[in-house]
Amino acid sequence: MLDAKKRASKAAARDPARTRESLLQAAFEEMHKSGFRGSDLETVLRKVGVTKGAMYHHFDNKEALGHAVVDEVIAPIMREKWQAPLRDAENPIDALIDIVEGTSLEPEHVRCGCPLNNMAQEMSPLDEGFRKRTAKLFADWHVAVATALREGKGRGMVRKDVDPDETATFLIAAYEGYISLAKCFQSASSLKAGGKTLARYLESLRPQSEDRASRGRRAG
Amino acid sequence: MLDAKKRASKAAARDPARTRESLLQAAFEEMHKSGFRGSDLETVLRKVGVTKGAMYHHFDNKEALGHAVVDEVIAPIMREKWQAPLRDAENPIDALIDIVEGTSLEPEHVRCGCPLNNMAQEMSPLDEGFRKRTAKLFADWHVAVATALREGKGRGMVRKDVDPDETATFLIAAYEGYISLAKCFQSASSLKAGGKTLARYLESLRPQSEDRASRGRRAG
DNA sequence: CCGAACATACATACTGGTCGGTATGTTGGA
DNA sequence: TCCAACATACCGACCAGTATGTATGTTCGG
Repeated sequence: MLDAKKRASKAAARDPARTRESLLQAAFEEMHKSGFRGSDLETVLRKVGVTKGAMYHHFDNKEALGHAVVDEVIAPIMREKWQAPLRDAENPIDALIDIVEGTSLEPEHVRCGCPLNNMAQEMSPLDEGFRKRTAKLFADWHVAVATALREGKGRGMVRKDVDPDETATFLIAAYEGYISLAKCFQSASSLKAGGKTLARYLESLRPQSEDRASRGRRAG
Repeated sequence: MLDAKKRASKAAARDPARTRESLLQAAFEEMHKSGFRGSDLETVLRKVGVTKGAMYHHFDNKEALGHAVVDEVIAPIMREKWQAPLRDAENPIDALIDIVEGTSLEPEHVRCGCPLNNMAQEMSPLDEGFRKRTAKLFADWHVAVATALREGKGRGMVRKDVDPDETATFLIAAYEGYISLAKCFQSASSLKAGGKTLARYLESLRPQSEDRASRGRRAG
């Protein structure tokens, strides 16, 4: 009875959790396209179909909404794309190649770039709240990659001379750099080429890769 | 007589070229710190010591000022830091290492990041004028690095199996990525570490690097 | 050589749109 | 019946852009 009433009455009768989630998602998309300062709250509200009363009920102000977007939208995206596959994978190099080459090449995504890096670059110098949050996400990302490489070394799937921390930072930096360049050039093909370059770099981290390729074998 | 009069009369009596240059420089600094949209024109004017009449005499609007900043301030910075040393150098790897490790570690610079990348990331999705200009600067940068590597190969200073275009893009992407991370972390030391990683990568592009390091020498 | 006429190079004061934020009213549900 | 969960209407600051005034060089006829 109650369920039926809820379903039948209107589209969504008083579902605050859902309202909040819709606001976050719409705000994320707006901020991803136009940046934090460039995003218009009324555009967000129109997309969701609520008014300012709703949004200022759930969030103190625009800044708080932005912080929540980082914490509750961008962070899960990163965890889903990087942390989860790396945790489940036995071979980190295979997983990393899959992730890197699995990066979306859709024009919209290429045009907009990486939401985490966008937010970090725009807001880090201006708002300490944004800076700390985005820095935390970068740090978590780094830990995930470095840990996977370290454990992969233990399983003999990564060269012994690889420094997990340094390599993780290198990978993240290059990956973000490629996305940034592709965003500016509006070029999916250049992003794809960058992914392939990174994949080759990752291949070079496997044990005995160069021996197998050119000459015999030798222990180092 | 004329010169003396000009010098003696006031601080700066009607020097439009100088006024324009001052506006560009101040606008660059503002935009470097606060981004294009975050920068306040009146702050720029206060810094220069002129009023809106002056600025709207030299520039049609804020957008035109921004475009001029890219063309006449950022472009020369890039040329001075990358193109010029690479053109003069005999060994591109030496030059590239010098450039990368010569990147400023001053807190202000670390905080603000790369002016070219900042502008590109903020404005590329929003303004085609900015996008084309910044893309051109990235392209010129790429050409400079790739050309230097190609010619270095001809002189036997770069490994034969190095792809100049791919390597140039890789270097630029990783370099910008490190600067972006350092900006978010507000960490000069991490930027320095990134520079060292890149320097080691560049060392690996020299012919017979691994032979020289571990054992004797051998032609290959 | 001179000064009227004109263009350049600014200064001052104001406008207007945008947009974040608020004050207040209304409705639904436990 | 009380409070959360919204809607509506409005405010006000910020800031790019404009309208207009003014002073400084420059040109050119006499």
